[in-house]
Amino acid sequence: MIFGFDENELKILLIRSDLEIFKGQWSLLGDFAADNEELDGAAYRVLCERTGMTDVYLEQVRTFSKPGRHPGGRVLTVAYCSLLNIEQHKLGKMDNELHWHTVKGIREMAFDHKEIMEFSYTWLQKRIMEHPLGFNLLPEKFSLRELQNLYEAILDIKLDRRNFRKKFFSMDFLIDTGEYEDDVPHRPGRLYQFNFEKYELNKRRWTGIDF
Amino acid sequence: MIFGFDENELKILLIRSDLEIFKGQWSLLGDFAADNEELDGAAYRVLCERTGMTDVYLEQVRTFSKPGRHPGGRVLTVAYCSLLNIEQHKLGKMDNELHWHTVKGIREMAFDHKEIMEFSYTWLQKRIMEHPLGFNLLPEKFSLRELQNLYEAILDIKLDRRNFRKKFFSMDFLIDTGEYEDDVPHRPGRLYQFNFEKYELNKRRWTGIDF
DNA sequence: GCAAAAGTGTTGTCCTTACACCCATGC
DNA sequence: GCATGGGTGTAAGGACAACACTTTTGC
Repeated sequence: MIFGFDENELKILLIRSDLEIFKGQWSLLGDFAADNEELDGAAYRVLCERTGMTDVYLEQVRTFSKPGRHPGGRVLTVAYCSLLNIEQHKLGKMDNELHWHTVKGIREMAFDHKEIMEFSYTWLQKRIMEHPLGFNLLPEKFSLRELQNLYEAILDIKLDRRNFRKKFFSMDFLIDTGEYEDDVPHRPGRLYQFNFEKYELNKRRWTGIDF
Repeated sequence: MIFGFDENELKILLIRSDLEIFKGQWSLLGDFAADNEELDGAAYRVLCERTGMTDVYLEQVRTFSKPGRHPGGRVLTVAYCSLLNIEQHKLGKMDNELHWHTVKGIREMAFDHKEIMEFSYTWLQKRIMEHPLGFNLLPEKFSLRELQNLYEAILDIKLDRRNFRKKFFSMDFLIDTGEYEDDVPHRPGRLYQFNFEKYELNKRRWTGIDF
C-alpha cells in the first residue's frame, strides 16, 4: 500500500493484475516472501524494486487471512503502508504497468484489495494524528498551505488556516528555511522543513495532533 | 495474549514452555493454524480450547516475523489480544500448566514472547482509550471503584475519583442496576452494567476517552 | 489596481483540573 | 463512634474555535 500526495489529493500506487480472472483490474503491489526472509525486509525489498526509491517510510498495518482471498489457494497477506514523495517517484524509472490512482476514486480492485485499501486508509487517518508521518509525503521543503492541504485531503475535512498555523508552530518542529515559494500567481509562502531529529528527541512527550 | 484483571492488577495467562531449550520459562498461548483455517478463527479456537470459555473479546494486534524467533525454523506469529473476566475463567476447568502472571512482574519469557507481550500491552493501553474494551475484563456488574482501578492498573496512572465519575457518567453508557456491593467493610457502592447495545448504536460518534 | 493567497491576534466558550465536605455501612 | 470509602458540586485556568484585516506578489 503505497501512498503519495499530488494535486492536493491522496493517491495510491497500483499495478494491473496479471491474473486472468482479474483482467483489467488493479491491485496493490506485493510479492511472496522468501522462506528465510523477514517480512519487514521483504516489504521493503518489493517497495524498492518497484519504485526504485530508497529511504522510504514503511510500517506494518495488519494481516489479512480470509480463506478464498486468493485463487491460488491459502495466502496470508501482511499489509504494509508506505508514504513517499510522489514527485520524487515520478522522476525515477517509469513502469507502464504502474499507475497512481486517487484514493477516493477507486471503484473496483483485484482480490480483496479494496478491503485492504480501505482498512489501510482508515489506519493512516488515525496514525497521522498520532505521529507526524505526513511529512514523508511532501517534498523536503514545503509551504504551510501544502501541509494543510495534505491534512485536509487525508482526513477529508476542512481546517481553519490560522488555527492550523498556530498548532503547527506551537509544536515547534518546523524549521524556517528562509526561502519562499516560486512560480505562484500570488504572494509566495515561506518554505519549511520538518525537524526529524528534534522530533526523535522529543517524541516521548508527544501526544499527537488534535484538530 | 490473554489479559485478565484481578486484585487490582492486570494479569496475563501463560503456559510453561514445552521445549527443552526454554525449560522453565513461560510462554504465550498459541498454536499453528491449519492450512485452511482463517487466522481469526484459529485464534478463537485456541482461546476456547485453553480457557473453556466462549464469547470472549478477541482482536488482532500484529504479526511478528523476525527470523530466528523459533528454534523449529521460520515461523510467523500473528498476535491476538483477548480480554476476559478472570473470575469466570478460574471457575472453569483448571489446567495446571497455565498460570496468571502480573504483567508488571514478568522477567523472562520463551521465544520472543516478552517483546510480543510488551507490544501488546502498549497496544492495549492505547486501544482502551479509543474503545471501551475494559468492560470485558470486569464482571457483568461492577462498581465505579472497580472500573477506576482497572483503568489505573492498565494505564499505570492515578486518576481523580470525582472527575473519573463525571467522565463516565457523561458518556452515558452505564446502566445503574440499582444493586449495591456486598461484603465490603465500608459503605457499599452502586453496581453498574455497561450498555453494549447503546454503545454499538452510538459508536460512530464516539471519539474516545481522554484522561 | 485588482485578484489571490499569505500572514497575524483577540475574544468567548467549553472542557479539564483541582479540591472539601457529608453520607452510609461494618465493626 | 470511628474508620473506610461512597457520593456530590464548584471555581479557576487552559485549550480550542471562531473570526477580519493588512500585506505581498503576479498579471
